[in-house]
Amino acid sequence: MKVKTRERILSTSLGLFNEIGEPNVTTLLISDEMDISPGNLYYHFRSKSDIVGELFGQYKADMDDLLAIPPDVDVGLDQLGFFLHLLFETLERYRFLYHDLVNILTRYPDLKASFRKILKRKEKGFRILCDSLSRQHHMSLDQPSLDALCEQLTLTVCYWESFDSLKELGNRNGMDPARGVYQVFYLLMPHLTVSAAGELRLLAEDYLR
Amino acid sequence: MKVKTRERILSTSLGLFNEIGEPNVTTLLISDEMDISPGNLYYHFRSKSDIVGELFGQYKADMDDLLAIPPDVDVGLDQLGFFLHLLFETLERYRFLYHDLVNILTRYPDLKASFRKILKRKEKGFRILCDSLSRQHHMSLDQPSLDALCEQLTLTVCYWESFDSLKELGNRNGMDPARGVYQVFYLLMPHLTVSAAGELRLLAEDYLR
DNA sequence: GTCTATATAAGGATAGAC
DNA sequence: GTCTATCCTTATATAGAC
Repeated sequence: MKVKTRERILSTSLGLFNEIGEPNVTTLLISDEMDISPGNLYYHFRSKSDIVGELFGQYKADMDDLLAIPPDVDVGLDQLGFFLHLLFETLERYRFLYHDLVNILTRYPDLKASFRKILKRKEKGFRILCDSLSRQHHMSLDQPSLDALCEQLTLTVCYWESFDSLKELGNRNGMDPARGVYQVFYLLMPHLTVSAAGELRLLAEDYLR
Repeated sequence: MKVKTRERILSTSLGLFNEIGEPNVTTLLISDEMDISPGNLYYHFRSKSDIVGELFGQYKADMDDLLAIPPDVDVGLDQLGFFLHLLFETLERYRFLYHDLVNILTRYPDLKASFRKILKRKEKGFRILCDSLSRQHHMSLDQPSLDALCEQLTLTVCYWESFDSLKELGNRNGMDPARGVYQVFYLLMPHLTVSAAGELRLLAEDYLR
């Protein structure tokens, strides 16, 4: 029962970070939200940056897990949708990171290298998936187009949530990743063969109910 | 000679905001950089938020200017490239806004509505340009694909600079918008007719020297 | 218009009692 | 493990002399 305070600090912090932005969350606000004293918070974490660091570690672990794609997989389009769904879900769970990225990376400079590595890993993942689609003759692309597409996919998954929440008014909590998956589907579609494109279009429409 | 201090404050602030992020720039740093006293700064601006507000006003004016596209234009692909170049240049000039967007919009909530309006305006602009390409039979798209494409174009121009600067190490000052234009070209390419796509590909390669 | 000096407030973090 | 009280630092902003 006692051991759980540390975990509660982490989840409360994550919630507040996502809700109102990490820079706007003070240690006092966190402890207040949990009905503990600020001193107690500092018993469990030496500093606010330790909290951010640990949450980032979770993000990194989740991403590494998700992006461990064997180079020789053969993914179907439906499985691709499932993967994208999980990816968007994870990114949304740690969306505070992307909401104020420059500020966060300057105040916690240790994270920068790691952040960039994860970015490369995402792009690599998309490359593997596109290769798989090519092998199955669902897709055919010359090198520069493939490079541009993978870069585009990476940019889109990273910033989709920020973009979408900027467009829509409020209503930010519990947003589902469907719109993001839909968007990525339409990014892939023009590069697919006719039959694969048709299948993906159906999946996309299904996806938005 | 005397009247210029106000302008110097604005341009110095803009430079610092872009360089190290608006939240990390204190009024003291601005005045220090200019070799004037903090008191002097506060003679010209009642608060830091007034500086941010005025810079945002400039951004808005520049954008409104750029996005005043007559609905019946017939743009060539080369003109499209020129337009994108200007667009990226303007977005880069005020990149600090997108670097810490949530933080800025919570601390200056007045900007939110305006920001969203500009976003809609960008998307509207892309819609007009795509319509123009369609009229010239360079492009042919069903409605959902067009919607997704315009949304994608909007997202890309807004976040390209953030994404690109995250990927590359340092070297942020005076980055040219060519890579962004190139990326948008490749976003359009698969939707064009064969001849238009060929033309755009040549333009794209030209663009990166 | 510009300066110096200072008020005020907020946030991160520590000390020591319980 | 948790609390209360407090210190330290930094940032915005103002007052008043020049």
